Amino acid sequence: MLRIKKMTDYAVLILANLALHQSYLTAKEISLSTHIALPTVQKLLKKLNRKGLVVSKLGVLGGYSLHSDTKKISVALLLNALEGNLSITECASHTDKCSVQDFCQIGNAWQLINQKVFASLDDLTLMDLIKPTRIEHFLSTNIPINTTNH
Amino acid sequence: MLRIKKMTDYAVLILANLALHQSYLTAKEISLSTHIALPTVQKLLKKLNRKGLVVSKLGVLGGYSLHSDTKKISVALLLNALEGNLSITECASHTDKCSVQDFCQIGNAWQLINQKVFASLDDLTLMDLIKPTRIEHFLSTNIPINTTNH
DNA sequence: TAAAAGTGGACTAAAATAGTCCTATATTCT
DNA sequence: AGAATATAGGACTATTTTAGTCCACTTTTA
Repeated sequence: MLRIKKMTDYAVLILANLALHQSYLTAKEISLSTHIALPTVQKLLKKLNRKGLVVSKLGVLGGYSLHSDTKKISVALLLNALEGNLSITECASHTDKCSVQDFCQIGNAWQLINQKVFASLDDLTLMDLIKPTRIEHFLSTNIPINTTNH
Repeated sequence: MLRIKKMTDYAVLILANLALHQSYLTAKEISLSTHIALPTVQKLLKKLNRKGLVVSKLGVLGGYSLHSDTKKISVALLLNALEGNLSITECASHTDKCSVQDFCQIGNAWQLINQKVFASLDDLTLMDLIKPTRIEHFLSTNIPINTTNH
């Protein structure tokens, strides 16, 4: 379906939540404000921490906050970190190997499509996601907001 | 994973096979030349027929051939026909309803990303997929090959 | 009327995804 | 010291989606 995982969607909501606060937030607080079940929030925050997208503080008064670089990360890299291997087909991936590859009449077409999709996702940052009106303007005018990712 | 279904990948291979022949091909013939298992080929051809992408002829000497319009269809519409609802998240879809939508801080961001991805897939036709070198040229120069889809 | 094709749809198996839970460790406060 | 409150790691199960097969039926041709 060309659809990202529900968990990735949730993770972005969690990141958005953190981005809108300076202080550390606990998993419980994030669960309450996002309405995502607590165990799921906990699981995702652990993953986000391992990926270096958030920083954590243990113990009482602990919690999570956004890593300073995370606001500037491109959506392409973000999705790649959360979902791994962002390729539209097996054969467009460098790691996988397609079973009918040797008889394929499509050749590298998927890989090229993949590049197009990736490029369009590489134009946006996490913060762009949180400010939808700016993206809207971007899309209607085709003038990139951020030039830092190229 | 932002990945299309294996079945969709197969379906495109089948369409490519048909596109490279004028005459009717049977499911068995297509199975042999694509190395996709016969029952799977049969299933996919039935679907392609229902979607109007191929035409079928019953009985002995029957088979399938490409519908005349299919070569010109955009990859976006093709994927949409094969996978249904081509939206990157639930909330970017018109038909689905997200469970945390009312508390969402991302707003229409996914929908706008969806438009970008869709637009990039709408620039290519089925025939472009079968001629990868032309797409390669397209991508490196950013000059669209086909202007008929806009 | 037999053979070879497609048609429709049920059915099962496999894989991916979602979601929960348990145990351990770190930090703070009293 | 010890209770309370966090995160950390990871096992585990359930659910959903996807892949793949099969069977009974219809159409067409020789």
